[in-house]
Amino acid sequence: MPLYDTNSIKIYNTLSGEKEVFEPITKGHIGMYVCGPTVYSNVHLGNVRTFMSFDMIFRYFKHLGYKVRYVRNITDAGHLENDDDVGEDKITKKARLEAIEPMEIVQRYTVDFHNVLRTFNFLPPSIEPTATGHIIEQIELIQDIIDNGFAYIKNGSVYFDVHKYNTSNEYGILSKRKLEDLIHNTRTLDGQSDKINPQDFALWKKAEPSHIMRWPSPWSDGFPGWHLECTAMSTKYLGDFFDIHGGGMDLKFPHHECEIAQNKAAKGQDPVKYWMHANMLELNGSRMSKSTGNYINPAELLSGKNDIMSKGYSPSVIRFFMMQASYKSVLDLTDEGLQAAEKGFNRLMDAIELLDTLKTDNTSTFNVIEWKQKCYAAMNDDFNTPILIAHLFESVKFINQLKDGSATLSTDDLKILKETISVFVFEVLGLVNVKKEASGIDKLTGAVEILINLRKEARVNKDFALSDKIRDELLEAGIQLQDGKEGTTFTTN
RNA sequence: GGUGUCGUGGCCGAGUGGCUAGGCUUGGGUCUGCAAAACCUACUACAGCGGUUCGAAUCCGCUCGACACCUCCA
Repeated sequence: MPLYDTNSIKIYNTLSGEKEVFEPITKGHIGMYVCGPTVYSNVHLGNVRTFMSFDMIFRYFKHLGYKVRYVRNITDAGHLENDDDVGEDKITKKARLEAIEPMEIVQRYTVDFHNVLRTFNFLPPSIEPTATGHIIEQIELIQDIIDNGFAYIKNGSVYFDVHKYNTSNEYGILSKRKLEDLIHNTRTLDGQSDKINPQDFALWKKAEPSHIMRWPSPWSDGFPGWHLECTAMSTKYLGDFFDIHGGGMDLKFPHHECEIAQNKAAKGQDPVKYWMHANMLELNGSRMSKSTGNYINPAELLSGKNDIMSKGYSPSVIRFFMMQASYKSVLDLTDEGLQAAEKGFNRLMDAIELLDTLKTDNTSTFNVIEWKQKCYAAMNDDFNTPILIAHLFESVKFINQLKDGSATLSTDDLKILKETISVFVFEVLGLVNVKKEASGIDKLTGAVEILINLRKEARVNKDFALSDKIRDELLEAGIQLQDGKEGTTFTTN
């Protein structure tokens, strides 16, 4: 019996504004689409957080035994920079500045993106389609929308008729906006626009002569509008109605709103059962912005080569830090917060390493079964990783009590404890025990044990000057000795 | 201006009608040659003002504040 039969997940659905019991459209299968990055610059750290949230969700679904098709696109066609006629494809603009081919930019930053995600121990999605690889699908989609009367052609460009759509549908259903409010608050654009109404959005844009990225279409040589690719790729790989669509909170409007409109206009139905939105990452209390300097990229955060943090942090510490907050909450990245996370993470890893050294007993003073169920309950409640981590620390305390001899555990329970910790810490949260990963750990252990024995001799001889020297200098080298009842052990930092 | 989310102890961050979140920091204790680590223990909060209720951090209203979106953005 798969685990998903006994674990009912609740998901906060942005569409309803409530937590709903998750029921996949097809039993045992999940289709999940997440809006991926635009590869015209190095991946943004906030982007990493969003994808990390969905990586964790993907991991948990898989653990429960679901067959998940996880689609995360690469936006390599660029979006319109402005929604007016002087709009320029982002990728083209950058390419011109650096005087290289657009696809060279795309390649460079796609590689960077993959490298960063690999560093943070992401699982690859099932399909990672590119916008430029789906121009034909996008053109077909536009034709469907035109045929159904929800789009108009003007000077070689095609626009979605939001006002007409709104007469038979509800534009704003996801972001809880009303078209009337949008009309009153839409900024008047400079210059002449082909749009009938400012709320309309482009499905196809005719390319200016200088525009490098262009494709032929029935309407003009041009390029697709910026909401279209996700509709084309999500429905191509997941069907016209699929389980989960995710992305950052800032994509809720207009991007996801437009996706719903496009799908209904083209196929006559809502595309998505559960909309999920990950919240933003801030830096020292305010949004990250390159222009104000309140900005740090993943490489800088990892290396410590920056003016904001006191040091670099390992990928797992950063991951642990992010998992300590709910994906739905704004998270503030601070040096202090990362340091606290690092200490907590190390404590967790130290306890996990103790698991292999524990002695078992006939009875248990810790209800492992109940604890395990609480871990699942936390995840089943809209992927509540902070609560899961709180439960994990409950086990940390217990493991340390076992080491001290103030608690007991049966052999069967130890097995469950080990398995459960492994599942949640490594499989679901995707953390990595960097200490174990470090090469040469066995040789190090041998060397440190020699020093531990030397120190033991010194202590027996009451040569505390020597014993303290060994201890203190090892600590400086990043190796901490721990004297326990059963002898001395060590941890590395 | 509009829409939305939110304001929790020294810091971070869950919870959401009565019952300990958790991490980090700090005080006391146990252990130790002294430490460290670990364990035990202490500090006990929900922006402000009203209202609903036997009871509210949790529901409702107002005020103040923060953030996001409305314009490329995860």
